[in-house]
Amino acid sequence: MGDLFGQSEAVGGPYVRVAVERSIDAEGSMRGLTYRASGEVHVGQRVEVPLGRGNRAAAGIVVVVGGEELLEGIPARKVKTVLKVHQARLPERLIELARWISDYYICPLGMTLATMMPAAVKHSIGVRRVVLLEPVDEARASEVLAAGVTAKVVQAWEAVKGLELPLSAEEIKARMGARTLGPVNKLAALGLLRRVERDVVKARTPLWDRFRVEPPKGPVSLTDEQRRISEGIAATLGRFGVHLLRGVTGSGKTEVYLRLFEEVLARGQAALMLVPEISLTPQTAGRFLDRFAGGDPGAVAVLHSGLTAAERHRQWALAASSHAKIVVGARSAVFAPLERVGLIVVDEEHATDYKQDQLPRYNGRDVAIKRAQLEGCPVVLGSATPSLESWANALSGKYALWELTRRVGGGSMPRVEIVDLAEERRTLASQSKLGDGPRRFFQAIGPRLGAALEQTLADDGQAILLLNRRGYSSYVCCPDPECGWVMKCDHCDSSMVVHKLETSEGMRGTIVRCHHCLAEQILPRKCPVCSRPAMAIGVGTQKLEEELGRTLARWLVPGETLIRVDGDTMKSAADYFRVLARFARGEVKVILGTQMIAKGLDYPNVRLVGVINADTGLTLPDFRSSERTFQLVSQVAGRAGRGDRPGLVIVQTVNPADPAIVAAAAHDYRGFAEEELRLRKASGLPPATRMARIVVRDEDFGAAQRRAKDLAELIHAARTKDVVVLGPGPATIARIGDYFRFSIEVMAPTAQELHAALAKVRSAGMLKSDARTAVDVDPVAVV
DNA sequence: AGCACGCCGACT
DNA sequence: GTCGGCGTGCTC
Repeated sequence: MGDLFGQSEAVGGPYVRVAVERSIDAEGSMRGLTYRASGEVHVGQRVEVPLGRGNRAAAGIVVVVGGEELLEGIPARKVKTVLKVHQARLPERLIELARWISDYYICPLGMTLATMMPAAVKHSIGVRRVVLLEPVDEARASEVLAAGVTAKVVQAWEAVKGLELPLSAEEIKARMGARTLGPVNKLAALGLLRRVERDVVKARTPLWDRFRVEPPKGPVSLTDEQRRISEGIAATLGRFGVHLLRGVTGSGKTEVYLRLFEEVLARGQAALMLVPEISLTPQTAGRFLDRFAGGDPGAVAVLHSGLTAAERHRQWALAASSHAKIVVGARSAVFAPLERVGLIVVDEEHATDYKQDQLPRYNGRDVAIKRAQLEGCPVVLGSATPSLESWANALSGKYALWELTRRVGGGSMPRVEIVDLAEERRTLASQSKLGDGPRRFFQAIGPRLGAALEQTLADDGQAILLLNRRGYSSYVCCPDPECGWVMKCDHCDSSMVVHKLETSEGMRGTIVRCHHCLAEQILPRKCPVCSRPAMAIGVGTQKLEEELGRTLARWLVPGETLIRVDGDTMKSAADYFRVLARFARGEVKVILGTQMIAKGLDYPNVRLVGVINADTGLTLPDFRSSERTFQLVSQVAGRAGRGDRPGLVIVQTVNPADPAIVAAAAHDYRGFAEEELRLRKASGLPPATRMARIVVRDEDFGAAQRRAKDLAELIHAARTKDVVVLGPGPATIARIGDYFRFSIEVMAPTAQELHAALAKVRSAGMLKSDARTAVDVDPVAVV
């Protein structure tokens, strides 16, 4: 595998700056702490250094290597010596990227660097040390040979000296055609073979391969649109530029990426592809392997959360050693230690999964753009429903815009029917009075969707049902609206959600659970205020599964089934991959699930998509709720009709006139975006402005409020005139886990002005993310 | 983040 | 008189 962790050219210099993996954030993020180097050290290498009065060992990354000039302004007696130099090393370009992230997202440099290197690499998990042998150089060899050796040794040497790279003794024996290890041992004893120690990463078959169900697919011919776009973007290889590729669902964006990657590889460069975690299916990984791995599975590295530590280490090492030419992975794969990156693709660029909700709170898409700028290569952002941020940049000409308007194979966009739930209910009520109405199957599925589902299954088709609510019922309340009691969490300002406890046997026992602090209680029987019997309201995925299971039993033959896909049933990537495999084989006829199922699924036999309740997201107090609803409905609708037969989408809603729902049903991205951008501009919200949100929390209400107020005043004082500081006010969920939360919003016309205000407060030591303060630059959701 | 230094309440 | 609460501030 060669040198796993980068080149080994010597870099001199007796001093280093080390960014320790702690939240030390003083004196700007540009430099770390200064230490005397012991032996050879390179920028990017992981080291251990003594820290604090107790000189306890702390891990860090070398960010500068240099001479005496690094001592400037530091009392000489304070400078200590590096304790230990690890093998693991980050490429220098990633150090540069970390500096940007640290600055932009307000996170200590050491902490940023720590997240760039997987824990498995830091701790060498799954690494085995092996002894290999390699031939010594000619000069050294002739010295030994001149001292007089037998003819057999000369013969063996001739056979061995042509071999390149270190190999095991066994391997050398085999290559030189010897029958025993004798000759190899003899050469080693004479000093003609030199011992080399190497780390070998143990690995088992990667997850995406273990669940692979489809036969490999070769290249397909491109449509005119695909060809024009791939050629257009390919012409820009070698220089930085952002390209927004808007392609309707099923229009073959992936094939465009694959063509571009072929170009990049032909230029001797490497490529990086980011996908939202959940859409990195065996299907996706398989396509890349089929096209680029050939006989060498190591040519494509795949990084996602379902890997074991050893496998993650191996995939990382494949990139670091330049063995892998393509890396496909989720958010953190943007840090893949590739050299000579020629192209970065961010698929489903609008996905909020790209935003990390812990420090550093970076957005993988935006980091990808920054990395492309540092690498001097193009970056392609792909989506059927681009984020309004990216769309605005495309409209203004900052990004190049490319559009795929037609589905490949001439397939049409699925027909989308909006079903007005209120109207349906009225009709049902009047018909049941007459006694001849259609049988009402479900609480959550109306007659129209019920009939379509029955028809689809009778026709041997498959269906996907989206219900963006986990659990059994949404909340518990008093049946008397006059009373108005709703069961709240004791520790949070949010309702308790009803869940059935699940065993392998099925659902049994009912509890209520808080989705924020995970506290559980028994389901109350009575309203504690007026003693009326308590009522559970709203349908979650569990209840829908229960209801559907009963009815579907009549429509499905034995061996066929319904499966629920949500955060409660899918505990690991393996669970999810198993479901996809069963769906692909046709054993699973209906998938019902949360937004997990909205992306990436591409199965030709899906003829019906049902959106159980398109309104779940619309009521959220987030200025992006309309955009999110449009994206979700459009994305899930795109799962239908990918085969030869047309697809049908039924969207149930109580807001049939809502612009997001109407536009999604009409497949009208441009129309939706135009109107939504106008509204955002009018209210001074992103993407018309740039935003940062700061949440301050404390167990004491007054303390939280006071600290938030002080902070808001500091930012207000540091701002330039067009920057607006809103708040503090109670956060959307004003209390979580007994902590009171206040939020401050900072809005600026440009990222520069936003950053300037925050950086000023930060460098005064008054702004840092800690246990009580969360700074979120470019937030994607209210929390 | 740790971890020490430091200044106010209940104990040997 | 001391042990120890966790507030504050530093780490080359």
